[in-house]
Amino acid sequence: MSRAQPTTDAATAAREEILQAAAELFTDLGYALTSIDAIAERLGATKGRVYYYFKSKADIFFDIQRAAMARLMAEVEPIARSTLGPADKLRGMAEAHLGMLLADLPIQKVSVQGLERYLFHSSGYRYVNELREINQLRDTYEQIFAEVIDQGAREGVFSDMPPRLLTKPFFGALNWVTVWYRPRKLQDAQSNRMIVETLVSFAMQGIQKEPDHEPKSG
Amino acid sequence: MSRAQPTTDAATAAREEILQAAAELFTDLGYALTSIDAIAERLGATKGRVYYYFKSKADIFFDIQRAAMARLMAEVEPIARSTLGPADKLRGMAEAHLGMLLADLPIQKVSVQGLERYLFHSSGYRYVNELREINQLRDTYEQIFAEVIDQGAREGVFSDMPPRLLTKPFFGALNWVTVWYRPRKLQDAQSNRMIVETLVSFAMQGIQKEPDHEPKSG
DNA sequence: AAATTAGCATACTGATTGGTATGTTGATCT
DNA sequence: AGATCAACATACCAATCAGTATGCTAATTT
Repeated sequence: MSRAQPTTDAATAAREEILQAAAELFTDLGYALTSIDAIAERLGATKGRVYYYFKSKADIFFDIQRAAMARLMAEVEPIARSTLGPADKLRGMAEAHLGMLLADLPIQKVSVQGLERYLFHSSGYRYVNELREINQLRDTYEQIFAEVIDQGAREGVFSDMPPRLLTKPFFGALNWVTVWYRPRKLQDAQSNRMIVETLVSFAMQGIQKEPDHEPKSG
Repeated sequence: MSRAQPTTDAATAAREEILQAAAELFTDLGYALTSIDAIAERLGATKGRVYYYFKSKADIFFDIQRAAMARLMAEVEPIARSTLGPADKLRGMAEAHLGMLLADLPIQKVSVQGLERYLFHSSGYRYVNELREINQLRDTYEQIFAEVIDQGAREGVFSDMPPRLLTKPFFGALNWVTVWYRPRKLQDAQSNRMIVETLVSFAMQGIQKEPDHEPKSG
């Protein structure tokens, strides 16, 4: 089998450990400034280990994206499939989404911000397929939210602006957490609950139908 | 005067041109992957020109940040000083803020996303002062919004969550535009108005006081 | 117990790039 | 009209780093 993707549990765990370390460095330094040597050093190892499990730096990057999207999807899709009404369903999805961002911050941070352009423009068209794959995943994920928003709009509880446009500030209010949030040593559980509560409430309010300013009559 | 910052109009224009080109490349490639040669090439020049006006790549980066914050502040502060009520004032500030993001996209994009960490962690403590300066500017700017939100909360029209926390999804809904927006060749004026309208309305609704779910009585 | 191989470490290379040192030239001053 | 200098261009260097080639060792297989 030469040296394709290893499939044993041990190999999967080893890959996961590398992805985690790489994600932390990517979020601190950015993709370009993160050297393979630095990733290896964080694991107490050397380049040899990294290149044994991944064939290139870009390969690591794209695997982080796939992992991030897969985890989000696994949490959110079941809620989207449920029989809840649009408002409760969307709230549940938002809580799951934001909860995953905070629980898996380094990897989600790499994924959620638009870092792909680095590779896209810099290395010409070498990674076109991978970029399209990731964009496809993200698009599908966003579409799940857009459909719930659309249904809510048709039922008259959500704003009737184009659903695809409404997903932008909706995700913005939530995803922006990856820009400003810094994990503290203590007091995380409670303050995280408050963050989730505040951001999700904000996003849900934002998407609500605008009340008439002057209700002239019934 | 050796070679400190030039102060003539021509020199200011030359610096501005470099900042613009650098900002466009930074947003496409990221800081690390943008070479000084590439910046110069975009201007039809060579390194010599760039290093005549800026002493280092980091110097360019920080000047972009200063310019971005100065322009936002110039648009928003007059509105904050006006005598409008909290709701109208905040809406005006949001429109001015978002309008400036779209009008000055490359430079604002570099500023608004959290790209500072690249330099901070990578180059040790060499740019601590500049980073503190930029963080200070951003903090002051955010504080202007927080005060309006606080006033609105005291008057009972805005949510009574901590104002500093509320600014996060508020800016998130607006600033996220720098992540997803791609300028088109045509049809910009009208679609931009719709974007501003949708995002600002979303943000304003999000910050509103939650209506009681079951209004028991009058 | 000999052979093989998985799981790394070590050594090396070519390409890129930030920064500097040194030209070059047209304009301005004297 | 010579001197000066602003505004660049050119040439060069030292450091960094992705990727490769090879070496080593403990486990597993035979």
